[in-house]
Amino acid sequence: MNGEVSHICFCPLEGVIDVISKKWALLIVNALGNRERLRFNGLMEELGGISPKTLSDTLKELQAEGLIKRESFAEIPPRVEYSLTQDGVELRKAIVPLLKWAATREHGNKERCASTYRGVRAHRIEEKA
Amino acid sequence: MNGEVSHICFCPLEGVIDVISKKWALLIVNALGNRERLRFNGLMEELGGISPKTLSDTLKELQAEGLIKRESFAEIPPRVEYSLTQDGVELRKAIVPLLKWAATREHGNKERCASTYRGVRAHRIEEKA
DNA sequence: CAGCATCCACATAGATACTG
DNA sequence: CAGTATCTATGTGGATGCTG
Repeated sequence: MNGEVSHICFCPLEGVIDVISKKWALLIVNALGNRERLRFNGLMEELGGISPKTLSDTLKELQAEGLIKRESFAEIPPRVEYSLTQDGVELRKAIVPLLKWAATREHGNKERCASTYRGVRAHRIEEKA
Repeated sequence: MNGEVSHICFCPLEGVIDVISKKWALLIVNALGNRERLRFNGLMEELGGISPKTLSDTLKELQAEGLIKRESFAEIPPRVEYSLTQDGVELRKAIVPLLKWAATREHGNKERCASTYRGVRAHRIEEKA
């Protein structure tokens, strides 16, 4: 490993982009990472402003990607809980550097951030050292 | 740092998502990271399949974000060279974990990857150990 | 060579209303 | 409660042709 050059194919990024480019996907992954398990309306609150359709769509895709797990309980009223799969947990870890990078360069974003997203919990990542 | 929980605001992700969600942005950042400096048509080849409009648009945004640098030389024929800024270099580093994560879970992607993107250099990241 | 202008196609996301 | 059904608005990317 001395000065060697390793090649990592960017191809998987195709799939990654499909996931992360969805505006809410990373937020959902993070929210589930922070709270362990959440229900549909719980996610709605946590995310602040997502429409049920968008949430529903995104959840299905994340599920199809194997990043989150859906557990439905046959109760009345119905209960469905979402949580991260191991893969999802790994993804959440993998985006931390990206977050940190982003955090170091907040130019004008700061204002918009504070005004629009203050208090939206899904925007915080909780990292256990 | 023993079991402490640090909070990182996801807000900057807003800006990040705007950048990385663009299908080609990360590929461009990576291509420039691999090759140091590239010209417009050089990028076209390196990226394999991008349209000049899309490349032009994306370059402008990356430039506006301060991730790449544009140098134009008053020659005939005209020459313009693009390279990463320090911030761009940092971004490239920050996405490596994401790449590695993606690389460990290539399910069906593998086929499509090989058939569609084999030989597209921008899909490889070159990492100096 | 390095783009810009224009038009078009598709995907994503929101609002709203309704259902098992 | 946990979604689905529509409809719409916007944005992102591609094709093609033209210009400094």
